[in-house]
Amino acid sequence: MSSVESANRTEAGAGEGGKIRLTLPDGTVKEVPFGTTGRAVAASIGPRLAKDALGVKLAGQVLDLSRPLTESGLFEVVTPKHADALELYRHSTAHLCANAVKRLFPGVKIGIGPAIENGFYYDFDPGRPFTPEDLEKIGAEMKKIVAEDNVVVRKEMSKAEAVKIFEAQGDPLKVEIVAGIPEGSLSCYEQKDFIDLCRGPHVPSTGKLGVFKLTHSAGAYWKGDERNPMLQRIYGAVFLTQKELDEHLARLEAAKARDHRKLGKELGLFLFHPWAPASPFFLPKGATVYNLLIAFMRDLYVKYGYQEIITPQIFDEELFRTSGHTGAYRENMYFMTIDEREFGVKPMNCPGHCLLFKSGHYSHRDLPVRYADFARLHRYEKSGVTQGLTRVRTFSQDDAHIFAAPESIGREVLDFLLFLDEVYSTFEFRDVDISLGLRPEKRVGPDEVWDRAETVLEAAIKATGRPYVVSPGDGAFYGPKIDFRVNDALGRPWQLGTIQCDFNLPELFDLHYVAEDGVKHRPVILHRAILGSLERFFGILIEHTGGDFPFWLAPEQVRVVPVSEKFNEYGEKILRRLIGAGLRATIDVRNEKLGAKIRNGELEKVPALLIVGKNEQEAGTVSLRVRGGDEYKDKDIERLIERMKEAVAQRSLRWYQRATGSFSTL
RNA sequence: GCUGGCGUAGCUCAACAGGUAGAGCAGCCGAUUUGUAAUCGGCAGGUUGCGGGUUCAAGUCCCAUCGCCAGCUCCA
Repeated sequence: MSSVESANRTEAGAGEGGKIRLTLPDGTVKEVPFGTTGRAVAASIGPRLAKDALGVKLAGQVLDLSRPLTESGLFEVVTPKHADALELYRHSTAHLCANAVKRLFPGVKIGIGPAIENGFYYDFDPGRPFTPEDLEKIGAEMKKIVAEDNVVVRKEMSKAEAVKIFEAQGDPLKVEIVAGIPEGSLSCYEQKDFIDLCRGPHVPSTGKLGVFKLTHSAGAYWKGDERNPMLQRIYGAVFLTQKELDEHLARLEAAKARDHRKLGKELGLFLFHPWAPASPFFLPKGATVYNLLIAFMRDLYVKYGYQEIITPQIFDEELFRTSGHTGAYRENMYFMTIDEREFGVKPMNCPGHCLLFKSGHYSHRDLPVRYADFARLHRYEKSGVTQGLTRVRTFSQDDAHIFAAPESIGREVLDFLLFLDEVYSTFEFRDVDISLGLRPEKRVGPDEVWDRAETVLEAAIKATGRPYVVSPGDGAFYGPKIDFRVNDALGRPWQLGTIQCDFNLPELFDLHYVAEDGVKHRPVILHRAILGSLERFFGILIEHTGGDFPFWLAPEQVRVVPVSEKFNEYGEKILRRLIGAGLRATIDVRNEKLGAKIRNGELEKVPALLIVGKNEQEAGTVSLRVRGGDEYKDKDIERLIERMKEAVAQRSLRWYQRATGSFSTL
């Protein structure tokens, strides 16, 4: 407890034997004796409330019902409807889980079990992994403990007492945690045959719990460090009502349908082969989207003053020694020996760009120089971390390096943020988490340089007024950065955009420009990407659109569907007109019934189907079926083409009066 | 990399406790000429990821290896 905090408490608490003042949500003030329990206060307000109570919240802090109240402040009873109830349920359910595991597997040691989004996890050292059958048994035992309705008791104790308890029950992991906690602030929670070290708070009895499902178990290193032994983590989902739990499980199920790996296969966008692990092949349709993303960025490069360059793939190791990569990044690189010379495949573009910059002479008037490069990069990633398109071993980025005078970094970062905004809004990426990554342990460059870089970045991001979080240790090895993260369908965050400040590379490559004073100065490099890895961006885009790409990106934009072979010729005529207008169009001349052709077009997520039969041929029109089922009769083909071209030119997400993509924030 | 799970036809899946691999869709051929999410019939398709082993017999059991999936960790 800080000294300020304890001072406040002394003032507000009025001391032993005095009174404290509780301000209820309706504004009334209740005076109760110091040390009255939350349960007693709830009971004095109403028996129903006391019955529903899970805990109380006093002065912003959630407390057990049994805790004596020792300060004045805003007082609320935490009932199931209260915003903090879920957290309480989740954490208490974690204890419930450990209780059940201890009963069923007496030798199992317990680790930690916090509440997390949607539920909880609990780490155990079981000696062997849990099987799905184990999880079922554990779940059943948990239900039994709920039925027993055991009272949950908070026990404050000394470290010595706690160590004694956990040594006695054979829990060395708990003993280890106790050792790290300062004396005087230690508490345990006991429910009948189970006691666990915990700060609390918890629900008053196990009978309050019950809406949960153990979802899966997986290995997890003790304290998240791979040098530590691996424990078994059980994950559980916990909600207020069975309905919400069911909905959550259904949502997870639905999210699987938008998994980019599944859709990529179904829609024929990309594939993988065991001989090129974690390295995607893009099929024609996937390559179309990929190239359109690049074309999009190229357009904006003109607007934002970037120049595209093309640089080598493989360099003498000398380059990576100079850049520091052989030291800090070696384990992620591919090397080869040719002609008794060591070469490395580039994992990043920056070293090559430095060589290019160094080859010229620059005055302050030439800066900033913004070099963009879509070159393919290769990074060795450990086998367990690769995943679909979101984490691969070869990819290209909308990468660029800005060589700028130190005083113009702020301006450049702000321009970048505008650029990024324009791109993300095109895709309607709304839930973007921004984080400022500060110096990691493993890094190059002196601390004074890091100080400067971190200050400049934070100032720029503050100037935009956007919310952001600071992540110490999350910076690149060569400098601090601002990362932009977007979630995939299953809610896992992925970094897309980034801007990284680098004062080190210009030193290492001895880069300079001539300033107004006629003297050589050191430029600063800003590494930046907006889409980030195009592979990853593609994957995220698939998941956000569910495979329904916006019209301008759809690999096949229009499909002509003749009602029968009799109208193939008319269909071909329409097709030629569409292709002539620059649209990606095909025709379905298979010997199939109309219904089957429509079904196919829908399954392949073609945004526009143009049905042509007797009526259309006679009128010289087409019948438009917009993806999703809307049907519009007798469209004038020229007007339709105009509309489509406009949607492409404006890169609009909706091209025909209605949403074609369902953007989920799950 | 670590822990666990999985790997059968192009795709989705089946095959009792080991008994010698089967279906739908897709593909090919034929018939049908179709009006807004699946026309009918036929044919073809697999050294069960790869390599060992146990067994009279292995998709099934064991070992090893590759790949994929979940998580840990790491990162764009």
